[in-house]
Order: sequence, then C-alpha cells, then structure tokens
Amino acid sequence: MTADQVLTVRGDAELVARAGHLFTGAQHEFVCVARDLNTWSQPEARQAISNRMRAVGEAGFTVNKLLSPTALADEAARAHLRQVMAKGARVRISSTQLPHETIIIDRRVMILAGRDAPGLREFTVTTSPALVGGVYALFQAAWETATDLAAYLGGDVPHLDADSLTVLRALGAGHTDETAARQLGLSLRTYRRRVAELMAKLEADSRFQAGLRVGELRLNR
Amino acid sequence: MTADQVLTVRGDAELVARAGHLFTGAQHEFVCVARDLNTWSQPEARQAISNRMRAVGEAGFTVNKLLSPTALADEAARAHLRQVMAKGARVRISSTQLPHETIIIDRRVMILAGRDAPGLREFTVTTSPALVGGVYALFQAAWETATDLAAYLGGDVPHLDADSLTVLRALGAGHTDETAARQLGLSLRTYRRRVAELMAKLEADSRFQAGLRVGELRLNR
DNA sequence: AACGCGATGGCAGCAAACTGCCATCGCCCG
DNA sequence: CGGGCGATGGCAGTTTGCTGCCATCGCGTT
Repeated sequence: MTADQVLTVRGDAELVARAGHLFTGAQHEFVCVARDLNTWSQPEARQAISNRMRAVGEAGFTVNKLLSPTALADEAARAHLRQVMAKGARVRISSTQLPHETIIIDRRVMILAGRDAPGLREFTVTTSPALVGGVYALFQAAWETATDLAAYLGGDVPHLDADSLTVLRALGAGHTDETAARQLGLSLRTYRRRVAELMAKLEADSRFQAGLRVGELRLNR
Repeated sequence: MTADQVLTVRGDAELVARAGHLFTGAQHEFVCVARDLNTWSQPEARQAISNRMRAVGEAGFTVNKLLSPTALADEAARAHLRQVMAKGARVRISSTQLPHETIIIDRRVMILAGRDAPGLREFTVTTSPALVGGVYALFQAAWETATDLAAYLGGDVPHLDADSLTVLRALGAGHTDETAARQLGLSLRTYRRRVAELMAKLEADSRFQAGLRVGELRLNR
C-alpha cells in the first residue's frame, strides 16, 4: 500500500505558485469542467496564466470547456465564451449540475476546486494516473452527451419553463389531450394552446417530430 | 499545502482487507461506473462483500450502476444485470467509453481501479471531499444523459427493419400522413398501417410518445 | 386450376387534434 | 373608475389521424 501524491493548496496565489507551471506546460489538451466562470477571484492571475499558455489552434492543442447552463446567466459570461470559442476552444453545455471546477491537463494532471469556503478556495492537484484516467473517462461521457454551445445559443435548444415541462410530461405519458388537460386542471383549449406553443418552440411540424426533438435533446428531465 | 489521503492498494485481496469496511459500511448510496463487469478476478471476494452490504431497496439506500454497452456483450452479464435490477439497483448504459471502474460510496469515498496490469490490479482509495465531490458531479452529468437499461434491453428496443426506418424518417420529417405516403409510394391506408405497427413495437400510446422513444433511444439513424 | 395467405388499398365512420372567433376574467395602469 | 392587455375557456368548423371491413392482388402450395 502506498500513499499517492495529492496536494491541497489554499487560494489562487498558492495555486499559481505551486501549479502554474502545469498550466503553462500544457502540451496537447486543456480540459475544464465548471459550473460557472467565476473560478478565479483574481482575474489578473488568470490572465497571467492564460497569456503564457499555448495558443488554442496550434496544431495538436485543444481546449475543451464543459459548463452548466448557469454559466450563460449573464451577458458578460456569454461574451467571454464567444470570445473563447472564436479562439478555437470547444465549449459545450451540460444540463446537469457540474462540479465547481475540474481541470485536466494533457490527461496527466488534474486540478479540482473545492467548494466555496469562508476563507481561501481550496484546490486539489493530482497526478495519479488512475485518478486522472478515471475522471477523464467520466468527463468524456459527460462531454459526448452535452450540446454544443453554438447549438445551445442558436435557439436550437429552447429553454423550457416549468410550465412547458408539465405539458411535456403529460404528452410523454401518452395521454389524450382530454385526460391530460383534466389532469393538469386546464381546459382542453388551453392545453392545446400549450402544446401548440411547445411545438412552436421546438419548431416541430408534428407531434411525432416534437417528441423526437425532446427525446434527442433530453429535454424531459 | 497539505498532502491528502490517497491510498493505492494492489490486488483484490488487499482491497478487501483495506477497504472492505467501506463497502459494507455504505449507508445511503453505492455508485459504480464501469466499462464491463469483470471487475473482480475473484468472484468469491465480490460475493463476500456484497453479502454484507445493505440490501438494495431498504429505505434510503440506492445502488446506481453506469456501464458501457460492452458490459452487455455476453448473456451472462445481461443475466447478472437483470438480477441486480430486480433487487432494485438502477442500471444505465452510456454510449461512451467509461473508466475501467469507479466506485463512489455515500459521496464520501471513491475507489478507482487502475488499468489492467500484468500483475495485480491497482485500486486507488480516496476520501478527499473535493476529489469525491468533483467526480460525483461528473458522474451525475454522465448518468443523466445515459439511457436506462430497461429501455436498452427489455425488448423495449425492437430491432427496426429498413422498412420501419423509412417510415420513421418520414414521421421525423414532420410531414402529414398524406404527403409521407405519397413520398414513399404507399397508399394512405398502408402508410398508416406502418405507423401503427411502429407504434405497437415502441409500445407508444401517442405519436408524441413514439417520437420521444425514438429520440431517447437514438433509433433514427 | 383451385386454394390459402399475407400484403395492399379503397372506403367509411369515428376519434383526436388543430384553429379561428369571441366572451370572459383578472390585473395593472392612467 | 374605465380602458388596455394578456390569459383563459367555450364553441364550431376543419383537418388529421385511426381502424374495421372488404375487395383485390401476388405468390407459393396442393
């Protein structure tokens, strides 16, 4: 039994000092999974690091960012992401709550941010191949099924409110409009309005097509 | 900077000796992500552990298994999974390559299996909240977008012949029955027969539901 | 040829879904 | 208060989808 190398550092400053070389030393791939974009309390630190990193778009160097929809909340964040994408990074949006932040570099180093703490943020730096490999595979699984930001922003994936979701579930249950309407306490007319609105949002011409979209985009959960 | 607790053990025997109590001490949730089911070279060890674990279905205890399609390769594996599901475990299939094995217990402990090695398998045991939390969030993202095994196996996924696929595509295109029938060179009556047959295969009560199934199961390709 | 059988398609009747029109209601604002 | 406005719901008419019934057709078997 051996104890492997896992370092815990406190605060941005110490992270940069201890692990900055890991960022700037990235050779092939930089993966970032996060709930939002407020990772670095000190934007200067981020800037300093990112300036010394390899440029995206260089042959054999890719940047993948997987984010929660939360990250798109404010316009500033969206602008930033557009900029990042313009530089060649690939950005995708996952519909689930993601970890506060996970970074994987060249499949060899992994950095996890701890939860918000009253004092300094904690970061965990790992190089254990088993750990990094396992997490990387999970990342891939999440990445594969996430939707591209371009499609997400491009109106391709409509954001459905709670109301639409109820209608959607009723439809998915296979009920007729009448029973569904009764179940939801709506008149037949209004229920059908809701369905029509839903179909408009999905740009579907038939109910089958609407269901197909919902299923493909995993909107029913 | 502190060094966190990450243990690496070699072989099943040592894992059981060192971490067996973590398995049997599971209180709320047992999560298992794996490429296949050949985790334990010694089935006896697995049996011994699983006998001492809490029974699935007990209030507040859940078992989630996320697997690659590889895990369904042989009939023995499928049988095992059916059995596990009958006991109340939730099993889902992810379309991507998963890590060789990751186990998360009560969101507090994480065990990763290393790659196949010439000698004994290596296992990494971690309790660092940051690491476990981060991996758990990634697991959730992968889990949410995976398809349920019941839907994957249980006759629920009928093998659709080329004929059904044509109908399916016509439906997915959003045409009315009339134009679709004309396009396929079928009479309206026959086209509708095809649709009815398709819906029967999908066990769908409405066209929306049928579309939903098709989308969820990615049958339209 | 005669027969059985499955696939096809026309027809009719019914159920379900879609939509325009209008009355109503609650609510906010001037 | 009165008016504007959006959401709701009833009604009616149309379209679309669903299915039973039966005639037909192709095909292989007897």
